[in-house]
Amino acid sequence: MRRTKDEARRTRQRVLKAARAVFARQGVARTSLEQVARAAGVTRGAVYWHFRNKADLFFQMREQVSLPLLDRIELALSPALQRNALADVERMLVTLFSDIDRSAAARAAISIMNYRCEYVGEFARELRGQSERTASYIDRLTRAYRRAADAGLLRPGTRPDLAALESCAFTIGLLRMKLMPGGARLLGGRQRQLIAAHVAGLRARRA
Amino acid sequence: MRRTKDEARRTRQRVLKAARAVFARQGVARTSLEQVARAAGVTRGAVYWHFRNKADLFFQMREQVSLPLLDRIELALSPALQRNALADVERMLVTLFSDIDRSAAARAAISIMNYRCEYVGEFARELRGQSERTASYIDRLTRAYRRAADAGLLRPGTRPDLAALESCAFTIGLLRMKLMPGGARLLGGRQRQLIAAHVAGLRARRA
DNA sequence: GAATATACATTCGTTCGTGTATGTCAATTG
DNA sequence: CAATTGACATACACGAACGAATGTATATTC
Repeated sequence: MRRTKDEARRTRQRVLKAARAVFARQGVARTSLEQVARAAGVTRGAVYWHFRNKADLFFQMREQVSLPLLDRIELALSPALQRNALADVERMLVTLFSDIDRSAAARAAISIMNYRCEYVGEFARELRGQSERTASYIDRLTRAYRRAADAGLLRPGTRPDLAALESCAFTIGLLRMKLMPGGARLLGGRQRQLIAAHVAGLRARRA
Repeated sequence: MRRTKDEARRTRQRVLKAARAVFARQGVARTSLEQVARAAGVTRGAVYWHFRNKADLFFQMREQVSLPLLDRIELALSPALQRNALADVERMLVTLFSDIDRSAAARAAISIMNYRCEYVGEFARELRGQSERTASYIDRLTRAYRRAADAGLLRPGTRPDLAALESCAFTIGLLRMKLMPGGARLLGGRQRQLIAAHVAGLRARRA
């Protein structure tokens, strides 16, 4: 019973969604493609038709949710805005984390990448990708903080490169804390203030 | 050929060390106890004698390296010192990360816990433990920053609870960055300055 | 110095997951 | 409207890996 092109696209999406759910619950390694298939209402044959293997499925699952988020980060830090670099960084962080709060799919994917996945073997290249994206993130932040420094917005003595590294570590660490079991309780609704406090530590104090 | 009590203790250590190495290279899930045994120069029988299963081996492997580090953190943040809370935090972070730089075993274990392990099934309780340790770390930091605030060391308007959350996220994120492939390159020998910059963001500016 | 417990080594049966190969049937295509 | 191909389902072969069971020989214990 051959499906139409659009039906195929939808089954593919169903498999991706099922993979997110099952990976998040059982971990990537402990999940068989049979389980993903069952959760998607298809057989392993269908999964192997759309994806070469588990690693391929994993990559595409991640891209589906991470690409939009990364795009928004890049956009928010693009020099085009040029208004107030520090405020831009703060707004970027606030929207990033509230985007995540609003999207269960994003939370599941980030949780998988933080706690439910071993970056080994064919998954090692994913880690190299993360490394590159981190470097790029640091680069954007560095430029933003340099602009801030040029505009006299940065606290005197603050090195843009170090501030960028700090914000990067802050972002990664906050993500990891947030996705921990009980991580929401640790933050306790102070997410926005926390971000504000982080940026405040970089800001020049008005005389 | 029954071994003496001391020989048994040494084989146990060899298994723990081998587990660290193999877990770090292949990931926990993709490592069979047969591989650990071979790397330790024993058979699976020996491994199963000293440890109930893979999870048990994992927990004890982690404890062996994390307990000393956690002890030093706790000690460095204990109110007993009472000298300069901000300097205490900075010194604690510097020693923590230079301890890690000096210990290949610590790096391997932290790398495993960040990138080579899925916190699922019997490993889920490890994640709950991490959550508790994180909460405790935040608590220590909060107290330290409160003392700093009382001494007028904290930048005015800085809330100790938010500062503690920020330092916690910073620590977790920096650890994760550091253990990434090429993470050392990202930091580029600026580790100490980075920590100093982080604490500087919390410090009151002298008039 | 027998008895027992310790510290392993070896063997075994069973389960599980993967990748591929093959079957099937309907949408397209020319 | 035959031929082909796309989108799966089903079947098969293969190799782990686990846990338990059993074997064994030597330290300890009494």
